[in-house]
Amino acid sequence: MIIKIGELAKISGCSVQTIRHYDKEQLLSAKIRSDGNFRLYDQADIERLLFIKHCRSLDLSLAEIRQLLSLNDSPMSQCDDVNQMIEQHIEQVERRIADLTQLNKQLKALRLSCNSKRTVEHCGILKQLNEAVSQTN
Amino acid sequence: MIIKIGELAKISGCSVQTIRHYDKEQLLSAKIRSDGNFRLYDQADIERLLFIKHCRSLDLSLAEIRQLLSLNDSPMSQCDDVNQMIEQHIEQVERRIADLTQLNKQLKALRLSCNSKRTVEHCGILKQLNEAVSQTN
DNA sequence: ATTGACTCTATAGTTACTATAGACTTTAAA
DNA sequence: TTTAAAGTCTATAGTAACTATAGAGTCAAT
Ligand SMILES: [Zn+2]
Ligand SMILES: [Zn+2]
Ligand SMILES: [Zn+2]
Ligand SMILES: [Zn+2]
Repeated sequence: MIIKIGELAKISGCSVQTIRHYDKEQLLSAKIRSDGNFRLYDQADIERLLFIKHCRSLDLSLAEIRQLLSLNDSPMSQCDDVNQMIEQHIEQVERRIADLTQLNKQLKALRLSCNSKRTVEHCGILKQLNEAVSQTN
Repeated sequence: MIIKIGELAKISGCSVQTIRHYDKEQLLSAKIRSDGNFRLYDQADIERLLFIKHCRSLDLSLAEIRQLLSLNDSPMSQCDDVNQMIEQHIEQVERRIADLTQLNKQLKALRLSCNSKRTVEHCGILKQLNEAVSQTN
């Protein structure tokens, strides 16, 4: 079964442009083209794209996915590289969660300092933002 | 007290390029220039930049900050706009935290499926990633 | 043969910077 | 006063992972 890019897009849920982008980025290259230069894909390509999509849903970067794909393609390499990447990625995600949680606290405190019916002249939010400035300064 | 961009950078902790960038983006324009066209700043500019920096630390976008600054400059406008912006921002942050928390769970499960001393041929991580694909398909 | 849907490449835009290059200005020492 | 170092200027390109065009060519059905 051989399909063109539009159908691959439908099957995979990726956009046509995204698939072309992965081609340019060497993640999923169409090995064959039609006479008129249309990209042609087979079952293996579908699976590879779904693999990529799943990895993206885990927020892995294209560079990381490229590495996973190449490890996947050479079965005798060791697990360590895969492991290390996933671990670093986990750390990064956890750091980001911690940052955002902190941020969320500050934003909520800020939100509480305003009760909507004033002019901004007396707005607690802007007052707080301005005060933070004069403290730093 | 009038200073040039390099000193403003030192005082504020922003880079020189960042300050130039804020100039281009109309967040902090140097109202006067030296004879040789160097940007010149005063105390009010320092405070404005610190305000911007504080807002950025809350992850507000430059567009949002531009809006805050303009509200700040017209004291008779109402608080509602400020409030709504902050609330939307909070929602967005909370959504992102929820996403990342979910992600973190998946990544940890993935990590547990490998014990490092195998070749990737038998790697649980890659196996799982590949299985996820054939399920979707 | 013609039409409409599809695909092609190349290019620009998104966000908030960062990093150059090449030219000009300022400041301080010689 | 000349000169050299340090600072600054604009303009441009790069970052990540797409998204959205434009303009041209291809394919499938009538
Ligand atoms: Zn990562
Ligand atoms: Zn208010
Ligand atoms: Zn926001
Ligand atoms: Zn493994």
